[in-house]
Amino acid sequence: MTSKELKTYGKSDYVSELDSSSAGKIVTLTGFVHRKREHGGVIFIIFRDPTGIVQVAGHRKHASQAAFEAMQQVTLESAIRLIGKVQVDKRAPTGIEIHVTSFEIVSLAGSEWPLEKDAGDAFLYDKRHLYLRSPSQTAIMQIKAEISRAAHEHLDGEGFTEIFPPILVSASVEGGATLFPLEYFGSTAYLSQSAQLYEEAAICGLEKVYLIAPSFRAEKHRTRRHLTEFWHLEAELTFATHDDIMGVEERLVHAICKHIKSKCKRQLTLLGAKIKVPSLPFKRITYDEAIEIAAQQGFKASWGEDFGREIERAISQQFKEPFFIKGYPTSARSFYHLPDPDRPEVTLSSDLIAPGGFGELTSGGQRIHDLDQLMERIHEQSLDPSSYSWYLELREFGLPPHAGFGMGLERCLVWLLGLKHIREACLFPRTPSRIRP
RNA sequence: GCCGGGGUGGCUCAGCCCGGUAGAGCGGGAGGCUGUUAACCUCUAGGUCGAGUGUUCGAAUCGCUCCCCCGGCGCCA
Repeated sequence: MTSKELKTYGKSDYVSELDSSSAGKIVTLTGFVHRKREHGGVIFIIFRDPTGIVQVAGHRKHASQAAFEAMQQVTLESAIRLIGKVQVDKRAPTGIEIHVTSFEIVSLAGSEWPLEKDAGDAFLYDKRHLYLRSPSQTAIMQIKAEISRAAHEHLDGEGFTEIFPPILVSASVEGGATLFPLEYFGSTAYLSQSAQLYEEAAICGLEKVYLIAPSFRAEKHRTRRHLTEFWHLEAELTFATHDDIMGVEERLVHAICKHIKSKCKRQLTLLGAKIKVPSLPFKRITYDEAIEIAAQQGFKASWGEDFGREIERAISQQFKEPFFIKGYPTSARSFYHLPDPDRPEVTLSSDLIAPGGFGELTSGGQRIHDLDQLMERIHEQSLDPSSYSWYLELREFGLPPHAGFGMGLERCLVWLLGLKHIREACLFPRTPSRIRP
């Protein structure tokens, strides 16, 4: 039978559903040739679908001639459909084996599948469109989807409303240097680097909002933590303080960890990742205390500046669970952060730091809701008020105290799974040196 | 932008210091094999050594210029 004759693929089974209790069952599988080992009279094919791999055995004397010949002919990564009987066999890699009765090549792959065992990272990402098929990359994408699902379920449960912000914007959140410009009917528009300003507009109607949307940063970073395009989980709520938003953040991170740990066991095992669900509430230390911790590790941080990477890592290494550093100096934060009324040189803001040297996971805080105070900060930072006209107008019409945060979805994945590089967390990563495939 | 590492068959690399005209493993092709575990055995094809330029009888190898890639930092999620 060829695929042209098929009325339906009649798919009924997935690899992950097969175990020793399936012995004797006739299954129909669709997927790909992951490995092939040919021995003359017997051929082993490692079959792969989205849920795992299983060995398929074809014997010249037992399988039909058509099935055996198709197995001889098939190449690595060809798409196949097969019917066979499940058998328990200790010699098979997963302890289970399918003895073929029907083997159909749905789409024959060329003989030179380029991804070999010793392929380097650069090559794998040049071939990302093919590399994505591999079990590890499939598992990462499945977990990424579950992080999104966990976030939706958790935030919906806390009464947040999902919003869908613009990606094409006219001004930046904090400056201009890190925006990607584009031609927009004779004027210049930019790709959004954060939806925060739009969230602040949305909360007066919706009270609690969140989004998962792409953000763009035109910064030539050469590190394993940076992308030029990433998926940004941002939330904002009104009638709320800095303490309220830290509560939202820690409950969310806790919920994500719990969800992934229970829903993604197979993927975590495959990736060799273990998730420790952190206990609530997370520790909160002040910026000043963080400086002291750095000093104990032999690092001198000068007050008023954000921590450098080395110092942040040293501080993070002193913790076993995520923790907040709060009270960052006003001089080190963006113009919209609310200065502490009792101590204006620091802001009511915080970063959530992942432990063990990982570093920043989220950044958030309470925003300035008073117009005069915001204008003052805009002038202090030499920004142009006309760029923020609608954002300022929000403050003229009853904007309550409010707070929010942002988290990079890919960074969350890197932390949870212990990935070596943030590009592993992306379907098609975008970095300064990579825009294709 | 700054600091460091690197560009040699399809892939991963050796050769470069001490110049003599390119090699391995994997992958590909052909053949063999009834229990493999990214199988094994035999045969085989495949490279203007990142680009330009200089020195030299001779450059993958030495000098200069440039390009690209990788890691780190500044900054950030």
